[in-house]
Amino acid sequence: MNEHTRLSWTDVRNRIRARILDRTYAPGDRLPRDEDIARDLGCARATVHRAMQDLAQVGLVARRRKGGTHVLRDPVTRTTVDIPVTRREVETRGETYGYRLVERDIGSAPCEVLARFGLTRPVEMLRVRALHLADARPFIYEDRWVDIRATPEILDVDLARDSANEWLVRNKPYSRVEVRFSAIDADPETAQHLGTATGRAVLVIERTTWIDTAPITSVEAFAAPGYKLVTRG
Amino acid sequence: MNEHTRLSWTDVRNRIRARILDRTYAPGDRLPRDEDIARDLGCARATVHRAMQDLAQVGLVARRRKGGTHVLRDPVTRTTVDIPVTRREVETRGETYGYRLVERDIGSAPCEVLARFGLTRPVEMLRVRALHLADARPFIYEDRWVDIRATPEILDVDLARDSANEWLVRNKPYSRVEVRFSAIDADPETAQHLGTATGRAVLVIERTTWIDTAPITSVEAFAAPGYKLVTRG
DNA sequence: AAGTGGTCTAGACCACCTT
DNA sequence: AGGTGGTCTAGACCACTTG
Repeated sequence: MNEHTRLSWTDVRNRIRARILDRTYAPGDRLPRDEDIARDLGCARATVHRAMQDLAQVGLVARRRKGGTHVLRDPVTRTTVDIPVTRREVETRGETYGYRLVERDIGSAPCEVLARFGLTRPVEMLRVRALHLADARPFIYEDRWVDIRATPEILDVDLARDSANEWLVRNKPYSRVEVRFSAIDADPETAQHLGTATGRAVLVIERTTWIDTAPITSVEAFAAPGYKLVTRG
Repeated sequence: MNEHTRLSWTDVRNRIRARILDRTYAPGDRLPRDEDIARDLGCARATVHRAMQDLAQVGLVARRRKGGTHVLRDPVTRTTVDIPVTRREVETRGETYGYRLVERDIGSAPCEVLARFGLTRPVEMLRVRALHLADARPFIYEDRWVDIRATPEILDVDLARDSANEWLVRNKPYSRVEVRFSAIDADPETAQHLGTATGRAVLVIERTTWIDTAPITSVEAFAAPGYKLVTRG
């Protein structure tokens, strides 16, 4: 290697990763201190820090103050998922987006929904069920609860025209989100909306969001059979 | 605010995020240059950079050189998923892990598998089907293909004792992974292994990994009914 | 108590991309 | 061609956590 070329943090990351892959640093091992690695490679400590940040993010190493940096014994497969606004997802596929409000009413959220928010006392919420279409075919059916205390404005939105999905995403950025993936056998109602048979496998994407600790909304999105969710490269 | 307290990058991030939430910076808007924000807040540009890095990571803003920083018009729900080694996942639940090899053989990978790897020519691979148990009940059934060219050592592993899942994770860290989630109706074989009925909804987690561009392995993990995958907080 | 990673600053230069 | 974010450096101090 050329002594005179400056190392970028990706160079440093690649070198360290290579040493992990070839077992120079084996699972469970403690890596040298950032400062020592920096001296060895001839770069600034901050550069090593940036590289390590990436390796930690990816789940290859864990870092603790005073404890040092360790190669994880049981690496996890860590990946990032982007869930776009449904309209955008449909349009990206080159299909025509459609939307239909199924039902809108206000009522006390069932305890299963309260549990998602971490609430213990009953709360009145807006419930919206709606169908998203791709080329006039059912694409995603959503069952959503909105906490009116934090988002009273949504009561004035014409949800027959604009989907709550879109309105919320545009008007209520969250600061925390929790997502769950599961598969269920379609109940008769869901099956009907999705234009499929009762009992068919449906992918469920459950999303709950907060601003700080204030609940905003919780949705179950039921995807039509054949739907796949792909992670970002 | 106290002029004398130093701002941390999380402080800066929170302030900028607050301005996005309250529409000071509305969707589509261009934010001031990092340098200007830094001057306004009285901190170093690097601190603003660190804050922006976080906001971009979360999918609230997009940054381009010369283009500046923009509030995204269609924010995406971006989240991180950790998929642990199955044994660990079971143990974390406080249950007893069990493992059973179902079948192991070598053959030409079907084009569906080749497609996942981005391969066009047929390749001989090791195919391993195995069952992971939690408290002696079926937990995850996996159907895996391993590219022997990059991982010939696996041919010497006693897969009746040690799961390929575990061996690979420990011995073949990858540098790239792609994950897909979907739901299928259990075919008779899968249903049998999972101890459920044919046609029941099953969550499928498909993972394909590479070292650089060399294919390592591709698995379909079929989760027993009731399984949920949760994102990291 | 002390070691290690985390952060902040100030300044410089670079690379990318829009105009 | 020039503006903006991205990165690197060197040094200092801080905060967490372990021995």
